[in-house]
Amino acid sequence: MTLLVVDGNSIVNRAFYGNKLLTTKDGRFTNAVYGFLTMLDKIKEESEPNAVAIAFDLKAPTFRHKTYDGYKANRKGMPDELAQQMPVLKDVLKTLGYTLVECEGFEADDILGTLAAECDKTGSKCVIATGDRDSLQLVSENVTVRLARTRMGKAESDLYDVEKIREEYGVSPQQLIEIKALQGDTSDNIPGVAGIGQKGAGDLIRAFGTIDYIYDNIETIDIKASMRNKLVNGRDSAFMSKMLGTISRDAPIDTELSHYAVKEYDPEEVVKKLADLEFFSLIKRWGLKADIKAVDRVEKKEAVLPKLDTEPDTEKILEKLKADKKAYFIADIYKNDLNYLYVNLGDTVAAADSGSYEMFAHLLRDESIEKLTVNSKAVFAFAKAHGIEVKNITMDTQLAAYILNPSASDYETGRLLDEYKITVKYYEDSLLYSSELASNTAFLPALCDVLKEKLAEFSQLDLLKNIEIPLANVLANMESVGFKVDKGEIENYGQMLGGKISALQEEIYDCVGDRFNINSPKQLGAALFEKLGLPGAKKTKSGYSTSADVLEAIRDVHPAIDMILEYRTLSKLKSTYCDSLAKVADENGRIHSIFNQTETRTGRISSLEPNLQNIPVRTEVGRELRRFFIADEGCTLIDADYSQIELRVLAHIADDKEMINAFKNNIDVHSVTASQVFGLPVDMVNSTMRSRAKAVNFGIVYGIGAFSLAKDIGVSRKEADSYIKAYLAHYSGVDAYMKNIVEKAKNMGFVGTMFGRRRYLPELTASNRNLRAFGERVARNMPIQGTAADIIKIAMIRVFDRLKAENMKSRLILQVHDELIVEAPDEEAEKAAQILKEEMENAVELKVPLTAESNIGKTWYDAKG
DNA sequence: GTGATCACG
DNA sequence: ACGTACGTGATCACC
Repeated sequence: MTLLVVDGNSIVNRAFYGNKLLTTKDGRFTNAVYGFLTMLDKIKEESEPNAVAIAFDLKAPTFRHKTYDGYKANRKGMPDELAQQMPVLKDVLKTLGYTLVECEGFEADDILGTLAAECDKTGSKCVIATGDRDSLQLVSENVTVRLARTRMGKAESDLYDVEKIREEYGVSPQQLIEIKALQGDTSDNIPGVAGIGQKGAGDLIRAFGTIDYIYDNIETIDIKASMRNKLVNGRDSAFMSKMLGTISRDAPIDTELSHYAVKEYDPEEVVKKLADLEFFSLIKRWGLKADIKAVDRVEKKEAVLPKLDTEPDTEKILEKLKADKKAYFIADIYKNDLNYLYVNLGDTVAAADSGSYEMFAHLLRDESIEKLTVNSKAVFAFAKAHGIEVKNITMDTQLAAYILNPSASDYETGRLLDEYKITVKYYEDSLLYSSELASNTAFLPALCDVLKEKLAEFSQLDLLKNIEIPLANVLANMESVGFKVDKGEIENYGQMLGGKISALQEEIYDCVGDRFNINSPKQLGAALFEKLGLPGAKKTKSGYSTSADVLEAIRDVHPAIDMILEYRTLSKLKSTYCDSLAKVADENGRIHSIFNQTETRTGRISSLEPNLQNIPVRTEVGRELRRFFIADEGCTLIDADYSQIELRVLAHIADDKEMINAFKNNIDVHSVTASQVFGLPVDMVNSTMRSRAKAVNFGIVYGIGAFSLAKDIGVSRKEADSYIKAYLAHYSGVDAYMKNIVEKAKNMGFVGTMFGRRRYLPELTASNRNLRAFGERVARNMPIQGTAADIIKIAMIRVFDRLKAENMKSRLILQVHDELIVEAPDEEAEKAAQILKEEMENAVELKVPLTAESNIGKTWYDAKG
């Protein structure tokens, strides 16, 4: 028998503060309920109980034997956003068949204690799920505690048994009470002994076992006089604290464990409740089928689902679309072949098979027909492969939904239908909808309407029509053209690295005196910090940190360190770059990365399979790889990058006169910053000062803290702090911007770019300080990074259009955030370089000039300048 | 599947 | 007293 006892109040608090504030569309808060259910799921999975008891405090706790005046007097009341979720949570839990335990005059803690004691008595296993370390004192042979955490919205828990507590605290579970008696606990208003903190209390109990022993032998035990003094003065308080800190085990509740078996629930009832709370992901995860009625019940508008026509007349379809001047469609395209085309014709959805290619081509070309679909990049790619020029795509649901909220987990049509509450009234023969694409097509007009409405409401339609959709076309072309590589040379380089790596590996083994997997942080950590006993050990969650900065700090201590660092560098290069790049090149030696347009929360694009946006450049051995990224025969590469685009954007947005002035006069901005920060004329600035100032400039863009800046440039925290102060004193516009933007974000709930791209920041209302601080840094950074991303997107579209307008064969092949690469026939190279520079510099007009530098070469290495 | 590490802007 | 800069993706080890 295993009983799971859940500390309801503690878990619901973790759930509430650990998850961003979710609301239903009509404004009810649900994050605590959602978090509680997912956490409960997780813990049940880990502990496989036969019975579950969920304990809650009753509303107005009376303090029974705990009569100390201040006890819990300063516990914060529950915020209203959480309080209103409590009855909902309890209701859902009951519906799911759980037994709730509440007891007048006793807190949840005491219920845990009582049930744990019962398990001890009967030899049953007991798992306590809580977020509160207080309960660790209940751990025994039979009783374990799962301490719940939430990391980035995900439920996690750590298992505490007797050994784990011994390991972490060096005492038995019961002795945790003794420690608390001395240390106190401000959150519970347990006073402890004045002047004794965590360390002192731990040391005393580890040495002497109990406070009884300590006070019985207070004159003879070996402690400092000052400590003895504190103990003597705090004697009454210590014993009082021990009593307060002891969880009682005699609450008058049902202790027949079998009564807590989870009852079977009514799936229909559960679906109804979950749908009402809009927990569609849970319905799915628990394998419950959302019946139409349940969804209808929360729905405000209903669309009518058209019937499916599987043998449509393609000519009639085209006629109808021309008459409507509008086409809602979803194309099922695989490897440039059209499998199926689903078109919404109002009263029917036509499912046209691969034979409908001509009709599709005609539709795409027809400028008079407005096209609305779910993934325009795929449509553009298909069109390009078949030499079709697509005109007039006005809606892409993925891009639209990304613009509305770039933080969503995905932009699948199914999820969007949930999010935007599109449901339909089913016809009798709706069972014909065997294909998800067909039914998505049926919903498409309703979905497009809602998205367009929302975009209009937030003035984001331009972003969709003038930036994201045209960009999808550019990206489709870049993906299809690809980047040529010299596969043979990459493989050679990889083999050369392989040789060096093997040699280094042997040297490291000799040097350390042990053979182990150097790639395993666990084994490496053990070898360095245990076997060799090297200093500077830092811990991560799962052992020693062996990261580069930890190793660099001790490179002089042991000769193996430098070899390990080099080994790391080389094996990274070989495995991540040489081996994988050689694999993904096509028969023409070209690499086709995928550009994800809906991934980042700032508006940047990302590159995957392979990622061509992180090809090495900072070290020479890595940069060499770029020699194998080459132009096709008779062609040249042109690489153009913006000079300090983020700082220029900052100067513009913050309207900082000093910074604008520096850029207008084309002064080296890092040197200017150095001269201000160090209070010297610009020509007295040396290279160290400049590089430190450069780090400050970066830091400012990222939302800066003195600690991190200090770590980054290797000066004291105090010194770093003075740099920042001097910086903000001089760049007063930036100072004002940084303050204002956070204020504005808190008021509006989001930040945005110059072009209306938004990022919502629920983190700003978090009670967790770190999370809030993170939100504030993001508020400072996103408008800068995001505006820069918007600008280069505009530049890409302009470059693409211009190359086409000038009938050139040159092709844009890659973007790396502030850098564009074009492959041009040799004879076009100079003109293409000119176009790149021009279009990039004129993409937008800011209060400062935008400058782009371009270089030409046969390889990326050479073109990078 | 997740965490640690490291590649890029 | 605590934790510590923004945005990504790929690989490896390990559960």
